[in-house]
Amino acid sequence: MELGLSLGEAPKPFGFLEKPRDQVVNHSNKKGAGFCMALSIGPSSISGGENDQNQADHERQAQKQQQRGDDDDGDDADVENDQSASTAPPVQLDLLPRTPVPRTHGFPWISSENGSLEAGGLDVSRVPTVVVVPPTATEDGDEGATVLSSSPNSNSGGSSFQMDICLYNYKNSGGGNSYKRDHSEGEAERASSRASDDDDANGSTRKKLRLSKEQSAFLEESFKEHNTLNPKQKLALAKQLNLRPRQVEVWFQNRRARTKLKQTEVDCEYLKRCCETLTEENRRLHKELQELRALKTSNPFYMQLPATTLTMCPSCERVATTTPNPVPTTTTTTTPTPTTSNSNINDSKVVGFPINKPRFYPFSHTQNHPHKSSAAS
DNA sequence: TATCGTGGAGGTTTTACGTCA
DNA sequence: CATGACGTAAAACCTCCACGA
Repeated sequence: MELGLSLGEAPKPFGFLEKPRDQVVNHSNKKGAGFCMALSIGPSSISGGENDQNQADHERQAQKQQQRGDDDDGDDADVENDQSASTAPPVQLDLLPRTPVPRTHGFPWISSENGSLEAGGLDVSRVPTVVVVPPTATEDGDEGATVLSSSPNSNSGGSSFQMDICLYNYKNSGGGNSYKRDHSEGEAERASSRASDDDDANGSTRKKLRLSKEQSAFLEESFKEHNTLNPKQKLALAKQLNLRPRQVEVWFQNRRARTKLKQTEVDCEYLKRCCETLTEENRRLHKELQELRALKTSNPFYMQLPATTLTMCPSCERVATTTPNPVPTTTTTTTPTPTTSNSNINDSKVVGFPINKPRFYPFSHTQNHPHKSSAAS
């Protein structure tokens, strides 16, 4: 498992908005087996068009209308109407492979140089599986999902790349239109919306939409490109996935929260190891101090040594304890081989131990230095 | 400068789903 | 095998705040 952390990096702007939707292109720069998580924390350089605000306003207006239960306009409403149109018994048309291959899907906004149509690792023109799940497959109607997926060959007629259209019916809803987002501007509206859900004649309750694997993978790839969306990108994604823009927005919010949570966990682990290492270092220094004190009392001719200092080689950033003008001793001690006296604490970069670097090197800096030549310069 | 719209962050609630006894 | 309790992940929601017009 590899965890890649990118802090403060300005991601590339979305390119998919400028690309034709039928460009399912190679995603060859993201190959690699295993799980690789890319965390990008920092300001996003979102390229927003001039129409962003208009579309944002349009979207927000549509959302407000939707919140009022008025789905007669806007892209959202179109999507909603499309979903609500599935009043037929659940039918699943699955054109995707049985084994999930999320990372091998091609994505329209990720363009290769020649703009070819082959997806990385998975040629979308060769997705042969067609599975039709009869309505009886959904036993209790709970997971009455209608998964529609376009045949790759259907792209010929100017049809765009399409992800699976996953329309979830809800329990006892009798269709896909029972889902009503119950967030409204006012508490009264919220309450009334909830009441309208609860008091539904079918006794339906709001059910949470579970995104399909394909939709999640699609969003995940989008998130890797950009962890924030402008309204235009949001709308495009929503259309691609046949989701409401609000759903895309919420997904990105939650995804950012999860990313941050993971980062917090990583930071916590880092600090934990840091603490452990420093504790061990402290223990070792205490022990060393006790030994030196014992040596001093046992040997009256023992020359008093200055305090052991930590120095770091400027060239290789290795840290070593330095005891100037040492006196050879026969006692067994963890004190490293004495080094030369020319170490100047002011010239060394001390403190700030990288947690993954060995922090103590009992080597003689002049004799066994691995970077002797470069260190001399 | 005040106001408003917008979007993100942080936290919470709700729901779906897997596991296990 | 069926079932309920339980935990977890994720979708959805709410509130607050910063920022720009």
